[in-house]
Amino acid sequence: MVATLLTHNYFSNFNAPRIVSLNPCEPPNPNQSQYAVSGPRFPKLNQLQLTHFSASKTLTEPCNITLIDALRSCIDSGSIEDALYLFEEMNHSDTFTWNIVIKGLVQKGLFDEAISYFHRMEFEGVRPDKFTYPFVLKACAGLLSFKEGSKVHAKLIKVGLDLDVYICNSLISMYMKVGCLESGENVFEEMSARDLVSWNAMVSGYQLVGDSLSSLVCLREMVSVGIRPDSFSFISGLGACSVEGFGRNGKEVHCQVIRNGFEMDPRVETSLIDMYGKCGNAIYAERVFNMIVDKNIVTWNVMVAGYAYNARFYESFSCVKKMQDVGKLTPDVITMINLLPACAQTGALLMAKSIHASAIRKGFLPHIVLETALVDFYGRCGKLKLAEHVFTQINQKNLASWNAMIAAYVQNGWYSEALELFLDMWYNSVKLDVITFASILPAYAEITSLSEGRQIHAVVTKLRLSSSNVIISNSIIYLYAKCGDLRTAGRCFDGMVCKDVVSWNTIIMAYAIHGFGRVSVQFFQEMIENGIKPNKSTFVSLLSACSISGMVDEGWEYFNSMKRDYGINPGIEHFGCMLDLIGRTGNLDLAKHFIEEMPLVPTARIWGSLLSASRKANDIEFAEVASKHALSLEHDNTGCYILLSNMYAEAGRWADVEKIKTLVIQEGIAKTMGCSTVEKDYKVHRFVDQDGSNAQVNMINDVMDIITKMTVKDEDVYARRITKLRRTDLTRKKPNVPGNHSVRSAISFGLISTKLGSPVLIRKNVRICEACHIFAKRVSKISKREMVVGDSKVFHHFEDGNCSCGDYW
DNA sequence: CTAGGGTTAG
Repeated sequence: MVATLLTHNYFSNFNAPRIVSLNPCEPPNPNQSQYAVSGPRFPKLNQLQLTHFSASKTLTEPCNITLIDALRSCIDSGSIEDALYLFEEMNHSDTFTWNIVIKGLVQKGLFDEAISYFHRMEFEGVRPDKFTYPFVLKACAGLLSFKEGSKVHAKLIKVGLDLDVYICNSLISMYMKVGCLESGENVFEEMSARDLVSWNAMVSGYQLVGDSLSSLVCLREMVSVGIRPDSFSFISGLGACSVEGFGRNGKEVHCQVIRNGFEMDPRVETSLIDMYGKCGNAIYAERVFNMIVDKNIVTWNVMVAGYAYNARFYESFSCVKKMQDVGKLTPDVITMINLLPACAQTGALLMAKSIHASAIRKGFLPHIVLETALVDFYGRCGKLKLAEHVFTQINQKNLASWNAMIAAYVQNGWYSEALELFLDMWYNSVKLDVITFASILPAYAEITSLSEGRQIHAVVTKLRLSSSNVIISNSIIYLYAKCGDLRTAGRCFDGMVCKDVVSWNTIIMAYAIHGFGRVSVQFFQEMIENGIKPNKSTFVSLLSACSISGMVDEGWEYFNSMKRDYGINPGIEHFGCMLDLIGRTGNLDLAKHFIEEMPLVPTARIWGSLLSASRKANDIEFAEVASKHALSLEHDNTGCYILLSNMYAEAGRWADVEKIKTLVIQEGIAKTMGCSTVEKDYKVHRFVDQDGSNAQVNMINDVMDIITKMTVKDEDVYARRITKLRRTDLTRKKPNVPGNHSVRSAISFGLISTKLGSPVLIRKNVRICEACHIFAKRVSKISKREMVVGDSKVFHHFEDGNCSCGDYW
């Protein structure tokens, strides 16, 4: 009778559109379309279910049992909506029914909903039992919610279920997954009896949080207390070894695997391949891989990743081919994700595009990880528009996808786009992590705004990122150096507890670009004394320091020591530094000889270096040779044209100046407008040559007049220079009138707008000219203030009439 | 009748 009633009820709704709210505490919400049942979705009975129903009529079984079977069938077949619908229709006063539903929700990854049902269960007076809690804890772990998890823990203590082994194991696992090691350890410590699963939960927990060492110690300890590890233990243990530097441990675990007879377990085998791949041991990975008879898609994917990780990109590609031909398997999303880094490294744009296309055809998209991998790939290949395209199409962007897009912008020099995106995240309260900051900080260094640099430093400090992360600290040092604040850069360096080779390279370069080569050299020596091994970049910094500060002999000595003492072959960057160094001496023949003797193909930068040297030595013939080479490699090299043109102008060769002008127009190159900037009250004040747009222009002009009168003394170089240029001005109009140079307006503005005694910081987008340099020196003397002018290459520290560059730049 | 630990991805 009851059975008939229930069946009747149930079929009466057969065709009615029905909406089931997944959140039992709230009324059904018709807009919640994702899981709503919008039509006669239920019943969708399979044969098994039908048998149950017909059986219930004939056999006089209690009906709820049958319904529960139906409920379980729904969950097993993955249709949670149907299960929830059925659940609402049936009598759910017993714990068991609730357990089934909560289990189903957790299996589907609907953790919030699982917890809601748990609350509702309690609200309706149904007592959760020892079976309920493991599901609920799994949901808490899935949400990564320590808060929710510890609330459940508290309740467990209250109802006295906190001693059950299953529940304790669930608790350990939950705490480890939400990242609270201590709580997990406490539960483990206080257990009266630990079983295999308890130990496994610890081994996997430590592995999950990245504490490989503890994970392995745990694995060893469980053996020593007489618990035989199983495949679960080994999979976690191998996971712990899947990091660089743990290869030896990995091999030990491999031995243990064999001794315990798990080497034929497919998942253990997969973990072994993965471990060897990530430890940089592609040969062992391959060996394990080849022994496996029945390879599944995961096995193949892991091998594809292993090849890519070990820079064996083409084997990575052929592995995918074999997987299709030999393995008779179709690449899946993960295959694609694994393949994309190999495409980026080999510049295989076409292959990546066909992966992208295939993903679309197969309906793999949207897929957040694949999309992020695509953004990363397009970014690495300089296809910013494509990266943006993929990025904007991601509807549920997460931290990794934002980070990938920011990195793509920064790698390609699209700094303002990167900053805009970063601030977008910031203002939209998207959670940021270390990677976000590591990606964005170089952009802050490039926009060279000291006030903004300070702000981002404050943020980083507040989030305690700079104290814990070397990459971040190094970026901060570089940022301050690039923003002109060498003192703070030095302070940040001194404050670092764990300096790595990059930290030292950065501080050496920082002092180098500020013209304090002596200090750079001291840092280098200190670095060696501290037992830090220099690398290629160290020598770029060091040789730059020698060249910028004119330390010719030291430069040669360090250059020669690279190979001899440190086993580093000089690369093209090092030859470039040396060429700058030779250029300083004015020995152009030696410079040219040096290029010819170089074991590497000269780049545009190399010829550009010779060109600058020719300019300094005032040798037009050399300059012509150098620019010819430079322009053949980089026909849009603006600086090259300008330098040459200036040299012709100074020599009065106006026909040649015109020729270059025509060339420049032909190439469609815009001349960079010389402009200087000074920051004041978080605002950037720009000064362009012959500019009258600044609000305080009159005051600036007054200051400039006063200073000029004070600085210009008869027979000094400055005056001579002016007369020389005036003379050429008479012949042909030349925009390079020093009196209107933006640096001078900027200096005047800087003097009146900044705190007395503090350094005046000015930035210039092109190199400072000689007249301005002399002007700045004089001002520093009469005003008794330090002035820092950062031009496009170095920083000039003017103090008491002298410049840190030693008048050579 | 239900429970705990596990392989590939940015």
